[in-house]
Amino acid sequence: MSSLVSLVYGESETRPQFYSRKEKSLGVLCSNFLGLYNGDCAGTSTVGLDDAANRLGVERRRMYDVVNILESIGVVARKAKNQYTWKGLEEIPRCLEQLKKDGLKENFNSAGSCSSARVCHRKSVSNENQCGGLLSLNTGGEANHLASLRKNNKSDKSLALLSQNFIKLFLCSNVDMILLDNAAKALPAKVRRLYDVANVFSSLNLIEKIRHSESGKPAYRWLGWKGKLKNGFDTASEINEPKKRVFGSDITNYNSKRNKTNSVVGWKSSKETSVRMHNKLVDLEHEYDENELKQHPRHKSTGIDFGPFAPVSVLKARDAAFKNVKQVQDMESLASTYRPQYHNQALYDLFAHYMEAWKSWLEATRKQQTQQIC
DNA sequence: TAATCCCGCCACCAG
DNA sequence: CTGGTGGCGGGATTA
Repeated sequence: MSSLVSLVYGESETRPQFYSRKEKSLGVLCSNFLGLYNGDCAGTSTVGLDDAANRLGVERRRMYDVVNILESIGVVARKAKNQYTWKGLEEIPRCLEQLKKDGLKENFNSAGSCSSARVCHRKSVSNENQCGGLLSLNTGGEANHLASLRKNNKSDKSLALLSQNFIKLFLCSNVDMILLDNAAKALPAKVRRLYDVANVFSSLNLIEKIRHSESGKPAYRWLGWKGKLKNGFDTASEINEPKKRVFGSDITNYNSKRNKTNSVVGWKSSKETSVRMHNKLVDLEHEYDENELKQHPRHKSTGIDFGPFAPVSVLKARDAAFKNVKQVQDMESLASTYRPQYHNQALYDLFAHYMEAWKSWLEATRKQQTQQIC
C-alpha cells in the first residue's frame, strides 16, 4: 500500500526522491509561508491563496489550514475570496490579549453550565458572547465577521476556533503545560486537529511540544509570543511578561530548559476565573494521572524559573522600593508590559531611547518634588 | 505498537 | 452548476 504513494507521485518530477512526511508538515508550511510574507507591509500587502500555494508548492487545501490558524491569531485577515491581508506577526500580542480577555469572560459567564471537569463547551464559546470574537477580534473587519457568521454551523468546529480555544486554555488558566489528551477532552476536539494547530503554533514558537515526564504522553508548553519564530527569524525584541507559574507541581517536571518567558499577555486579571479554569485542568490531569503522583521535587528547585516574576519585574520591584511613588511605578510597569514590538531594530532602539529619556525625566521630577516637600 | 498528521474526498454555500 | 471553503477521517509515516 505504501507503494501507492510512489505510484501516485512516481511520475511527478517535482516529487522528491524520498518522500518525507515531515517536510510537508503544517508547521514547515507555516514557516515557509511566514518566510514568504513576513517582510511585507502589514495591513496593505495582499496574500493570494493560489499564489501562495504555488510559491510554496502545496495544494490549495493546505493553505486553508495554515491561513485559518494564522487568522485566528491575527497574522492575516480574510479580505475577499482567495485573498487575505497580511497583518503581520506584530498583531499576535494584541490578539493574545484579546483572546485572554474573551476567554476569561466566556468562562466566567458560562461557569454555571460547565459541570464537568472541562473547559467550556464549544457551544457556549461560540454562541454566547463571541459576538464576532472569532476572526474579527483583531481587525474589526466586517468581511471576517461575516465570514464567521455565514457558516455558523461550521464555525463551531473550525480549525480557527479550535486554535483560539487552545490558546485560551493556556491564557485563561495558570497552567503552563497541557497534556494533549486533556486538551482534546477540554476543548473538545479530535487529537488529529490539535496536532494541526499545535504544529503551526510550534512553528511560531508560541508553544513547545514536550513529554510528560512520568507517562511520556505528549503535552504542550506555553511559551508565549517572544517575537521569534522557530526558524530563527527574529521579528522583534523581547517583551516582558509576568512569570506564569508552572501548573501542577506534581506533573510538570518536563525537561526544564526554561529561561522564562516573555509575552505581552501576562496580566493577571480575573483571578477567580483563572483559578477556576486552572482547577478544571487540574482535575483532568489528576483523572489522567491518578497513580503517578510520586513526586519529583526537582522543578521547584530551579530558583530561576520560579520567581513569581520575570527578572525585569524583579528589578522593577526593587526600583519601586527605592522610589516609593506607587503611581509612577504602575505607569512604568505598564510601559514595559506594553512595550511594543518592532520588526525594525532602529525602531526598537528609538523606543528604548524614549523610555530612557522618560525615565530620567521622571527621576528629575521626583527629586524636584522631594526637595519641595522638604 | 502508539503517536503523528498528511492527504484528498466531499459536503456546504454563495453566486 | 461551478468554484471556493474547509470538516473530516483513512491510513501512511515516524517514533
